[in-house]
Amino acid sequence: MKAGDRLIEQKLADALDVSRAPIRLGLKALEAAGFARGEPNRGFVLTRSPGTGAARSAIAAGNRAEKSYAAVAADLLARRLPTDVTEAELMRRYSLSRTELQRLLDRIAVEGWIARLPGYGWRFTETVLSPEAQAQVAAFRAVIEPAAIMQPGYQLGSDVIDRLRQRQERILAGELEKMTVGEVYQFGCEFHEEIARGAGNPFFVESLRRVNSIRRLFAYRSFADRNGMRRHIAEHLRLLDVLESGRYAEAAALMTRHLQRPLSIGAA
Amino acid sequence: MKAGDRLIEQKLADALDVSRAPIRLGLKALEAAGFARGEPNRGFVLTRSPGTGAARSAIAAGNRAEKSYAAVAADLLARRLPTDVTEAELMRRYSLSRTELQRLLDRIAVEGWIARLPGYGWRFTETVLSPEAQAQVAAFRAVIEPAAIMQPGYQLGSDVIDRLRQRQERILAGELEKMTVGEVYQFGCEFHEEIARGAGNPFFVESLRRVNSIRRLFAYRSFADRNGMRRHIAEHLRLLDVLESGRYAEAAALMTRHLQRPLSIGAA
DNA sequence: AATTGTTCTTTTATACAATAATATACAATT
DNA sequence: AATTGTATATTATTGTATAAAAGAACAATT
Repeated sequence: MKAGDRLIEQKLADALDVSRAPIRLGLKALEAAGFARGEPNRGFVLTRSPGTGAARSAIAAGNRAEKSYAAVAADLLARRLPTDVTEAELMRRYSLSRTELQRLLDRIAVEGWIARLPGYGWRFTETVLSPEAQAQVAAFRAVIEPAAIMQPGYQLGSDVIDRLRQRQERILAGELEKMTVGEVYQFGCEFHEEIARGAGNPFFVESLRRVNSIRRLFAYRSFADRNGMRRHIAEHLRLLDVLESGRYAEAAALMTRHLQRPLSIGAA
Repeated sequence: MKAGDRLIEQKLADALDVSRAPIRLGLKALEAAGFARGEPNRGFVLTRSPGTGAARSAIAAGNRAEKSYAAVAADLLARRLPTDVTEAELMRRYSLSRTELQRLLDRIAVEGWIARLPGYGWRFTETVLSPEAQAQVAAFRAVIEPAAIMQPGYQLGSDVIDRLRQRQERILAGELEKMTVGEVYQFGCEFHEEIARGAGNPFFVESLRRVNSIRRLFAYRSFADRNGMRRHIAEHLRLLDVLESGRYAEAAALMTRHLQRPLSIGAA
């Protein structure tokens, strides 16, 4: 979206899977923060283009849930948390209400690195803590991603290819310098998940998402290797070319090689 | 375990990841139900061999959580539930307390067939409802399972092989007739998960478990093909032989073929 | 030394009222 | 016709008191 676009309540509500009520509050908040302007009976209009640093940091701030998630991840990886924890402990430690904590635990449970014990408490999976975790994720991806491309009926719409290509090129053109490690990581995941989606089999995409959310844990304490990044993106673009021409076997081989030369994200 | 075995509280507690308190209650319940006998200061002793029909059905009964899980699964597959549901609706419909419902939803969310909406309510994944779901699970397994066997360093302990072989042979020898569809399904899943575990990479096992819990949904409305079952188990035994001799490439090929000839479980 | 019995503490569940957040329906405006 | 404004209903969260379940420590028994 860009400055000047109208912000239509129902459209936003549908896109975000909520009703108009919270959208309305959001629009008012945007106006208060200076990102939109509203007139009576005529709705709101975006005043600043999003994606600017200011907009991003305004959004990133004040996100309690994301903060406590990051805190738990950091504490776990730094071995400041025992493998078994009770909800009461966590509520005290991170100053969360029961509901907030439940949502946090639910999220982590879905991502697969914590599970409920039969009695009181939860246990973090060894998976994440083991030093081999990163290599195991890599091995898993090396199986899943090329296999997805080799599925009979694999197809990636030209609109998807165009969108992916544009984004990669934009990043290469200069946005890279402005991006945070988290954003770089995020775009990388989305790229690969989108490729996997072409198999038309949600189980490939979901298993990939799952390991990606584990990888993100490590990314929380990582740096970005901006040079390797350029080579990485160049490989993405090449992959898109080959996929576009329908040479799937070649694309799968390319993907295999691509995954063997990992970025230094998550290297701590 | 068999009749006459002592039931040692701490051992049971450790095995089940709870403290002695609930174990103690369980033992008293077993005694009340006639499965164990206890003497003061000397603990409890098993009186009947488990695995008998009576023991099994006694356990299966009265499991509220399992029942509501099955009810939701059935209602969903029969299209008696809308894709979007609120917690309040579900609490009323299945007569569950908030906590009971939360546990149920958490479980389903981890299995991957429901997800929280950003506002009020939850949405069932299309994944499960689509008619292609079963074929997609099969395609996914056909990738994951042979790939697991082909992982460098794949190894299946001889103790594991022996245990798996014994169980398969016992089933073939006669237990098959006594087993419920659910049990047949369960043993099948455990066999395959155990094979995948040999790769030493938990992501293979977990992704397999995930799709297996989706398959189980369909199993709730399925019949068992006892004849196909014999062929199926024979293939399992053959696979174990090849794995034992370390011919992993051959084993992977065997697994691929095995997965191409599915049992009629889940055929509705 | 291992195990059971007992007591005490902590944690979680339940119930219920109050409040906040979200959804829904429909009138008003463009 | 599409969109916004507004009122109302429904849903979920919070807070608090109480009960139940589970965990932990230690004495008693085998």
